[in-house]
Amino acid sequence: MKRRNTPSKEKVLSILKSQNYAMCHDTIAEQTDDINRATIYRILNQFCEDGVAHRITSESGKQFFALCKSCNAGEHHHNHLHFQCNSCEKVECFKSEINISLPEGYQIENFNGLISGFCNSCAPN
Amino acid sequence: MKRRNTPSKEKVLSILKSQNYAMCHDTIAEQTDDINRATIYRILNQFCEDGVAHRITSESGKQFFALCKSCNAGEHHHNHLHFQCNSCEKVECFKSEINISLPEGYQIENFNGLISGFCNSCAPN
DNA sequence: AAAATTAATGCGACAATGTTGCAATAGTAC
DNA sequence: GTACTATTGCAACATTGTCGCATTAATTTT
Repeated sequence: MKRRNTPSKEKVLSILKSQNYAMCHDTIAEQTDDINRATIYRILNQFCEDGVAHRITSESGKQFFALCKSCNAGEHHHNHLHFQCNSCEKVECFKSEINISLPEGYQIENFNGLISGFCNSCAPN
Repeated sequence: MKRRNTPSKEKVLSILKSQNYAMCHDTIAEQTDDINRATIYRILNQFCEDGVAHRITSESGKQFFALCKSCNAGEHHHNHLHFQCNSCEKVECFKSEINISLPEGYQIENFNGLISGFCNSCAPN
């Protein structure tokens, strides 16, 4: 199935590009001119399939999406940590990658690492 | 608010104890004799508050619960990784703790690290 | 042991998030 | 321009978890 370029996809992509944070559906929707909910989700899922973005599941179970910055086509580096602030709820990517070693016989497909707490803007004192 | 001991709590606790895996609501419910859904969730949330169990959010956003084995009262060690098998969907705790270093001004409250892939029983070949 | 207090439960309704089927629309290749 | 089919919008649905409220029952007090 060959991808087609559409205004909706371009819009969602530009929104993802415009921020340095991982974004959830609502945040993206707010910045669009009424793109249907299902469509936004479908676009985001496509971006993940195509290696354009990656998905982070927050502690509450909500999905966030961020562009793959250090990924080349076919080669993905998703073993970095993410941080979600319990106050402003922003999700950001941390650069440092972590080393994952698995027991014998295990195969890794993906890693979702999320630290939650308070970001430097929201931390008390 | 002082906790009371009830048959439901004992049952849920014994179920958690009986398995070496983190469990989700459904799996627990299957093993009980009709404890209400809301009740099970409330019990599990209490266990987390009280430091008896910890919560793992799976990639799909579903919550899993496991007993805190290496936690003393008041002192919790939750910066270990979890693994969920994409085939059998079991969630297990890995022992090794990971080292988390945060940027200046950030405060950590919790860590949810989940590797997904195939466990040694389900890995192809 | 009975009464009083209030935590825990069951029920139903609800909220939030994400997905799917289907008909209509619109990219893309020719 | 036509044909092909990916994409969209809509509505309905699925799943997961929470909440209010009346009832039940664990624990404390008398």
